Amino acid sequence: MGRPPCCDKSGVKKGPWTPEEDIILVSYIQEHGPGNWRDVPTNTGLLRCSKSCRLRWTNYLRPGIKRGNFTEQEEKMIIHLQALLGNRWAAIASYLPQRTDNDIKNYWNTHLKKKLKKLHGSGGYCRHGFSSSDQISRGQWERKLQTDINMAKQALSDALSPEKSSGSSLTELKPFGGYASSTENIAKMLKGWMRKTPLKPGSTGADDHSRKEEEERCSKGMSEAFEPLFAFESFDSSNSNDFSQSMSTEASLSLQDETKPDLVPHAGQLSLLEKWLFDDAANHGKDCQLTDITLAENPMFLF
DNA sequence: AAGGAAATCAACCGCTTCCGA
DNA sequence: ATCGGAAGCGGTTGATTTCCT
Repeated sequence: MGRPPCCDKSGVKKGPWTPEEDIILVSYIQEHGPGNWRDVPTNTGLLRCSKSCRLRWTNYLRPGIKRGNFTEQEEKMIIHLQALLGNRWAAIASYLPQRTDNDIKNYWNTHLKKKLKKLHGSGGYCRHGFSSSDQISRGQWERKLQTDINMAKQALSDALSPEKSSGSSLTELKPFGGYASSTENIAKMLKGWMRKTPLKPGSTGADDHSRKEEEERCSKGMSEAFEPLFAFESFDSSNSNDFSQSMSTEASLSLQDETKPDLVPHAGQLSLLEKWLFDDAANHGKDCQLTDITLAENPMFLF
């Protein structure tokens, strides 16, 4: 006996969202905030299942999302994080707050996979960035990963304690992930819709120009806010620690999207991960293929 | 210009995880 | 401790667009 569907299939609309549906969804979220997805279809009258609403919001309508044209730095970051975390797209996306997990996943599957293949020839890359010979140690690696994540979570909650966070730059950086500050963006978006001419079917409906402007604004803001984050030039083996450092706690905290759960490693956790990876490499010497992967299989280190 | 192939990406599906009762 | 429902996630699909012949 299978699990019942998340929603009643009959009377539920599927396929591309119309601009009108987008407006309804955005208006509702503007008023109530994201969450309680199961109530969204009932309260809005949208003939969509809750999942579809959530997906539409997180992958497309959520403010601060940058679309198309991944920068070289983003590309490198994705490759690096994919090597570290595997296909944990949500985790990877948490380090690239302007990008959705879906976007990153698509970009990986359509662009980066091919790029890596080209660079490596037929062999080399395999799922999760582990060569087949690493499979034995992977369980061990994951256990350690979990421990590190827990440690970093503890560190994060410490860092988030009121006395420590008050007056920090966190509040200044929050807008990119925070919902509350997103209302302005939504308002602008809606404004765009008001004066829009009908778009091609399946488009989100936001006025292209105003959205572009908005994206550029967001992008500019993001690049300014996260300049330290993207300050690294390359991820060769000698400066991967710089990467960890560049993901300062503050920056990493700001990267946390409020709409995303705190399930994934943060920068601090990444630091721990990387530290462990390199420590482990040092401890095991030739036995640790992780370093080999990082240095030889991960083409980013060849950039 | 037309038709087919390839690429892209939004959206769906189904499994897993989380959380409250 | 367990159960059930909701949310989250990754894999996959399919419609659309772009490129090539």
